[in-house]
Amino acid sequence: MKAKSERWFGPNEIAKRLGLSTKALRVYEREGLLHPHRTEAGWRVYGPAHVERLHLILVLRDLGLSLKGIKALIEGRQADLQTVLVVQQESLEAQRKKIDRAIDLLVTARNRLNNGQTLSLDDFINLTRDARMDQRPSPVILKADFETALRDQFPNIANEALAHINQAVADGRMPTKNYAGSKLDTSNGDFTTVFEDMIKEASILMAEGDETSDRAKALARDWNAQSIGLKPAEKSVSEAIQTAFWGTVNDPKSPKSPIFDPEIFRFVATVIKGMKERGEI
DNA sequence: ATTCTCACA
DNA sequence: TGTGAGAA
Repeated sequence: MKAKSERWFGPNEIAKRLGLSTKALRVYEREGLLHPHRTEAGWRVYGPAHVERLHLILVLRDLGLSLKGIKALIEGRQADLQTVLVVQQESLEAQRKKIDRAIDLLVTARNRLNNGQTLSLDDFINLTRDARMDQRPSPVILKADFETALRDQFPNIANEALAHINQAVADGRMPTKNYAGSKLDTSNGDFTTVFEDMIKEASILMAEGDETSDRAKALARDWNAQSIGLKPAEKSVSEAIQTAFWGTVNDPKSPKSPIFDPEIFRFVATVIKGMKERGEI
């Protein structure tokens, strides 16, 4: 016995009523979220149960769930639901970080303008750079940029320079520790993280201002070992590597590059100089 | 006015 | 995660 409200709709009508496209309807069906009835001719028909299901799908979709996640929910697969929710939460938190950073940027920019200060393109670049300071660039990308810079600026000796670097890495002549004490794996060529960590450590120590602390000395030793270990025989090759690498690391136009204060060079040089004078290195 | 598939964002 | 085209 069917209720009198038992109404059936074609794809177009149901789509209109729910503010969907028939295309979307079929995507949901393809993904296993919905199984409309078929007429003998093979045309889809949607009944009350389907409308209800559609409402559920829409709500869940507005919550930001993926179709997969919705499916897991509908099928009551709790284990999958867990991971779905975790993934969704992580995604939302990542979005929030991005937005927070953007807002900070805008607030400081507007403050400057309100104080009658101008805001040049350079200022803006500096702002975004500061906002990105704590972002971790991918060593792989950084390495790719470095190689590109090397080939661009020193096409005739790029291959030789890269061979030197690879050899140094293969020989274990690169620093293999970061300053949180954990091991870094440079065997795959991702030695750039070591430099990033050294730069970061240097900036911390520079702020502390103690050029004779144990931490400063440890850093100086690794910094020194790095330059010695990497140093090719040829001066021109050595200079090419230096120029290309630091140019890459310090390129303000590249959003993925960490920026460091050139003062860091001076600080580390001072530490090394002091250690040499005291015969500690 | 519906079906399906394919390429594309 | 959808969309638009084109054929049936």
